[in-house]
Amino acid sequence: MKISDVAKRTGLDAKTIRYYESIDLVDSPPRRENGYREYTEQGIQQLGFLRKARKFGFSINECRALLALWANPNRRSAEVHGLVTEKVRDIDVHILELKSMKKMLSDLLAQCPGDDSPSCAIISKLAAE
Amino acid sequence: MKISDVAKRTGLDAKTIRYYESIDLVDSPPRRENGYREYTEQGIQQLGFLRKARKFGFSINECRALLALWANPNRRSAEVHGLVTEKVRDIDVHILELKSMKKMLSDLLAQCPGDDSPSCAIISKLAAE
DNA sequence: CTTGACCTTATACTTACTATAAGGTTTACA
DNA sequence: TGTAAACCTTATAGTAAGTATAAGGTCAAG
Repeated sequence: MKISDVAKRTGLDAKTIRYYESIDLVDSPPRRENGYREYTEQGIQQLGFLRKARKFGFSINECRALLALWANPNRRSAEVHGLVTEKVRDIDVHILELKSMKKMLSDLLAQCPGDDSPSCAIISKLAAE
Repeated sequence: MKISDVAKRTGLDAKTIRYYESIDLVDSPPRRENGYREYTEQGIQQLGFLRKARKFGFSINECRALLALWANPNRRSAEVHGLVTEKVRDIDVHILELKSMKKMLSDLLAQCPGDDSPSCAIISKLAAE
């Protein structure tokens, strides 16, 4: 299977697939005589796994760990559990930060007339000592 | 005032201040005879403004626009209002994405034993077709 | 037989810094 | 007076996770 077909099937961009190969996140697939990459089911599965893991918010390095755990039949599910628990905590922190930013901005919005006048609580707040 | 003092006063790192100057986000301050940057109140105010705008989540380019609006006595507060409204929308989208990720991960966590066994709903989900 | 859609590589760009190297200056202290 | 720490300077490279571009080779259709 050629790279563009793999791209279609996995939902990844062909460039992204080459990029993952370049950083050794996935194995290099064999090549045809003309140099084109020829993917096996194995490689396609890996890329599909990556697609999903990335969508779940895991970083490339976390994906590396997850791929290794996936490949290891002696893995302890506790390890996966730990990794994911930490990721959920990260997400929580991130959400709280965003909520705080949103609240501050919304409060300021309510005080800014939003008309043709130059006076604006937002600018004032940013300029405040 | 020297750069490290400005850093202390604004809460920005000295390197960040030099970086902001290198991308023309702020005016280059005058120099002493020895080549050291000598900041005026003007420059310090700008940097303080940037610090706050960045903490509110504005990108460097949005900060550029905000700085211009701040400097413009004929600004229309509607412009600031629009910029901030859009930012709040961005934040909302981001929060929703994170919440969705969190929910999916939490659901999977509940199904993963988290013990010494290799079977794990998380890995299975990622590997699923 | 040529046009367009693929494929290849290498390189640069993106965001917003952060780190490093290699050197010059100033300040504190013995 | 010497020297060592703590500044300051610049230029360059690295980070995350791709995306874009250039320059070229290959393949299928009309």
